[in-house]
Amino acid sequence: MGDDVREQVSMNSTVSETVATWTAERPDLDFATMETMLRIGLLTRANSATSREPLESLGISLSEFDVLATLRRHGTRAVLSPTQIARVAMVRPSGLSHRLGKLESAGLIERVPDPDDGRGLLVRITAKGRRVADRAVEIIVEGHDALFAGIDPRDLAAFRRVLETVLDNADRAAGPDRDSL
Amino acid sequence: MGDDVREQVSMNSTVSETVATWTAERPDLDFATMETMLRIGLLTRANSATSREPLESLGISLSEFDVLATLRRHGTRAVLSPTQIARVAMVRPSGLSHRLGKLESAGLIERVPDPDDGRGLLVRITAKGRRVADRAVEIIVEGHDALFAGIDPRDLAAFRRVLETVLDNADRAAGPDRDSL
DNA sequence: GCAAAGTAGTTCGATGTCAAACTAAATGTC
DNA sequence: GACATTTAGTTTGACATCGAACTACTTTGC
Repeated sequence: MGDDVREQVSMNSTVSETVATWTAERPDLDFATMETMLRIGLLTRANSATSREPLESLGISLSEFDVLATLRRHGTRAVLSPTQIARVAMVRPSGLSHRLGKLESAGLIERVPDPDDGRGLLVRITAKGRRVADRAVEIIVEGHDALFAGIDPRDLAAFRRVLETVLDNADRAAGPDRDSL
Repeated sequence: MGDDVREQVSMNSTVSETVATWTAERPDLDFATMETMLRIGLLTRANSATSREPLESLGISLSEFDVLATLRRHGTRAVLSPTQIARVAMVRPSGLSHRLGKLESAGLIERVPDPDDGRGLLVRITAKGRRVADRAVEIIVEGHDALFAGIDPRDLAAFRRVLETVLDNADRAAGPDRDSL
């Protein structure tokens, strides 16, 4: 996905304008929540955009970082199966194969056969991959903290409460159903 | 096998586990903000997921709705250029052409030459497109409201304050560099 | 006027994702 | 033990998006 931050300034006011014009045309509906959701979408976009460039200078994309980070987080000697990685990284197995291929040819991971299961593989991060992941996570954390600089702690606590509730609502809506990604 | 396995681990707990493992491996970093950003990403995903299916039963995708909605919001007789639409829908012109093509062959919009500018086009929503957009926006608003059900109004106000500040921060980080208009 | 530069929109090539088909191996049933 | 079913992972095909190249037209500058 392309997350280009160059149009951010206009994007923010675009949300206000979107809600204003909707309200004018459909006064029977309440667009307050839409406005909030649109802004959340912008935030997700902005977040991707702020990390994308520094990560690319490390030679990885954001989605490759997801995979590399999953491995890095599980310790030096950890090996994970592609299936485990796919679940945590919230990507389909078919999408994961591609990412693993790129990370492997970049020398950041290795795929070795699982000695206990002839169909399976074990994915291990290399020393180089570990260095990249360690630098990358610093960049990511830095970017997050920059976004949330200057927030009132009380508001931030409320923000997190709302987020919990909303995600609970989402789980309940999609819960008994399929895995709706 | 009456046990219908729902071993689908909630994505929300995946976030908690991600932060926990990161903290164990990199105690020098603070992952509280990452946790919040990861949850925001989940919310964006969940929001898309809740609207996708009902919209597809109307015959449009979410991104096609963005375009159709932009036209619908601007009134019955409004005509917009692809460039204007692209800016509001936050998509590149190249991506827009494809969406317009699909919407046009579905009979939801029309493209006519701009009488005042030989290079330009004017895009107009059809009566059918208008009906689809009106139904679609109800679905969207419904989905948003379901997600935000049961939120404390005071927390919600704080949530929106945080969102404003964070988007301001993102704009500032993106700098004066923008190509809008 | 007219050439140069800019703008509107599409097409093309590359990338990344998902769903479905496929290969291979493990497990369950008889 | 043999065969059907399930599971692991990859490959393939469809699709959406972007950036860059392209066509057509307009505007600018002289």
